[in-house]
Amino acid sequence: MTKAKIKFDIAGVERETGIGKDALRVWEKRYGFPVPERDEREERLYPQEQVDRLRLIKRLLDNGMRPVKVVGLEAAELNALLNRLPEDTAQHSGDLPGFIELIKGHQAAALRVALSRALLQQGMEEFLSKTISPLNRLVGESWMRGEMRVFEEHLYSEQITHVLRDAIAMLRHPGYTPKILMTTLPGEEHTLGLLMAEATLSLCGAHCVMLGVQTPIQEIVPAAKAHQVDIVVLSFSAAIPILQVKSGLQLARDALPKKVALWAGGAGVAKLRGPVEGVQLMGPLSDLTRAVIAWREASPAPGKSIRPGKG
Amino acid sequence: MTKAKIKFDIAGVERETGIGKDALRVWEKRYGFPVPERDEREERLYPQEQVDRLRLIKRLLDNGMRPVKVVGLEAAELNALLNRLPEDTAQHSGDLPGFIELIKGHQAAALRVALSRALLQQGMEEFLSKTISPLNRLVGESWMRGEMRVFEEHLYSEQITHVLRDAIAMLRHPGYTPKILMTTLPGEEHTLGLLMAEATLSLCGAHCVMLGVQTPIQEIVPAAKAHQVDIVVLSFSAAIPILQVKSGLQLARDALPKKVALWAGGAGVAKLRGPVEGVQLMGPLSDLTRAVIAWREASPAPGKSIRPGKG
DNA sequence: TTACTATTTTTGTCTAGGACAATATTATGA
DNA sequence: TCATAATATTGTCCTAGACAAAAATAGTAA
Repeated sequence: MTKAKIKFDIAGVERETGIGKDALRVWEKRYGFPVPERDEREERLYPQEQVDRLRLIKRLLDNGMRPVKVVGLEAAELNALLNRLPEDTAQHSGDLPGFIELIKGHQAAALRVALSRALLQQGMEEFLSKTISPLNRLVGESWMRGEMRVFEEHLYSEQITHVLRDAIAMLRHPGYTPKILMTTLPGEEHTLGLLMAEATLSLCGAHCVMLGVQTPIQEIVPAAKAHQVDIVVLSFSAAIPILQVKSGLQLARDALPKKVALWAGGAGVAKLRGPVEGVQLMGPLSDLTRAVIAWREASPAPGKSIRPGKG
Repeated sequence: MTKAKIKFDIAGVERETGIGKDALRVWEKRYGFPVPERDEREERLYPQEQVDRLRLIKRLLDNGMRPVKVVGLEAAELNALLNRLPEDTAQHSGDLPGFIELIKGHQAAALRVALSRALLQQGMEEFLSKTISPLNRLVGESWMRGEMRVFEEHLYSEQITHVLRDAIAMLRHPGYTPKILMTTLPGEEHTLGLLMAEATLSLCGAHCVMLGVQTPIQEIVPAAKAHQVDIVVLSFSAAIPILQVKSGLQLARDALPKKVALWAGGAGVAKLRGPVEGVQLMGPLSDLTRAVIAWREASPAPGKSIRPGKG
């Protein structure tokens, strides 16, 4: 019925796709795409179809493809690439297709119940590594192949968030060590990775202080001080430019006192080449567990510091 | 100890403050602030102190002040303005200072318990209108006066989120009417307003499908279709430019079929002057309750539509 | 072949200065 | 006092060029 053709201005496209204005303009010149229409003021006006294609391109780029290979391509050529994506080789529990079906059937409540059941059946650690992680990948890949829509992904994220939050709430207990501040830097708005990290850390008895996403760097310092945390954990998704990850970590490291450890994890960190000085980079979630154990061993005692001659 | 002077590039400042690059450059020329240092490549390098001041200015602007009156001002002059902010005249339950104290004492767990208790004492409706809403305002004002830090606000948001989510989970039941899709548009990342709306709507027996924040406009349409919702609710915070609210609503309205109602709420909507065609604008949360009642009255029957001659 | 280094290409973001419509403010008249 | 017209403010858009960081490629040695 109402099928007005939606057009986006360049700021709208930036918001919808996550691709910066500068990049959009320079792509237009370099690759000949996207070439938007212009309004009477000669300003760019992107039709729906170009925005859709851009969203697709963004995902491919986040997955390691290079612009020169994908930005110029037609939709047909893109599809050829999409099926040549890295196969899912990780081990996982057998019921993933069942979850996918629930997602695509838009059964929010049923999905949540199924996830909770899986959690209780497998236990948190296995649930995260053999259900959630592979499921995340599967959902992402489905999206790429055009088999799943963004809103379905959103609904799925919501349900996982619920299940994890509930579980974490049961694990939470003040006084555990180490005490860990959890957040993301401005620009990183993905909660899921952070939440999975919190679940893992809470499970091995750490005391997590969750600040949510996008805490300004300058706020992390007083937060760490106020909560007297031993460690600050930052999460980075694949959608964030590597350069931003690097500079963000360096800034945070410089701002924080030396005695507070800085750990970084998530898909965005995996893309980093070299190490970052003073920052512990985490790969899979199991790295966190190991790091906590290592921290406990290195840590002198249950107390805060070594008081010579005491007792 | 580690007190390296942190410097931000212009993109970093945009992320940290929410002020666009273009605005930063043009302010520099027009108001003489912020005038950042330059690196060897002549690129802007903003010192910590300027970023702090910018964050302050951003809040003032979100509260209705105009750039010409605040951007040029010194920190001392700013403080004079800050205390002249609109007084909190709304009625509220008496225990707000208690909550504030918990927030500033960084007692996350205790705060959550106190909030839960208030919820059960007052009931959801009163809890939202007489505790949460005024508390939000109070927290915002405290921040303005420099009495509260961003990370404290973050921690507070996390706790409210928990309490509300838990409560909503208890209210959720499939099959209720109307069925409502809840989300925000890209660019709006504040969850709290959306969550408060969901709580209100769930309370009056609506069936809410929560998609989380930042759903692309083009995804809202298939989502509404897949979930067969009667209404789409969008939430806008005060931090979003009015122009963005307007164009976003118009785009969404054009994209959605006519039979799906579009409701918009939040502080960002309150700043709108005129109406937006085909969109129902909500002021306080109580508007939502009234709107649901009105919808039920206008709605022909528990069924989906009028089928003439059926039965 | 593999492994390391040097060169070239790719790519996003920065710079400057100008333009303009949408909004807010002030002036003017009924 | 209220509505309308004139003026000022303000964010975002435009073009076009420059450059460093990252990736790809070529070159060289083991």
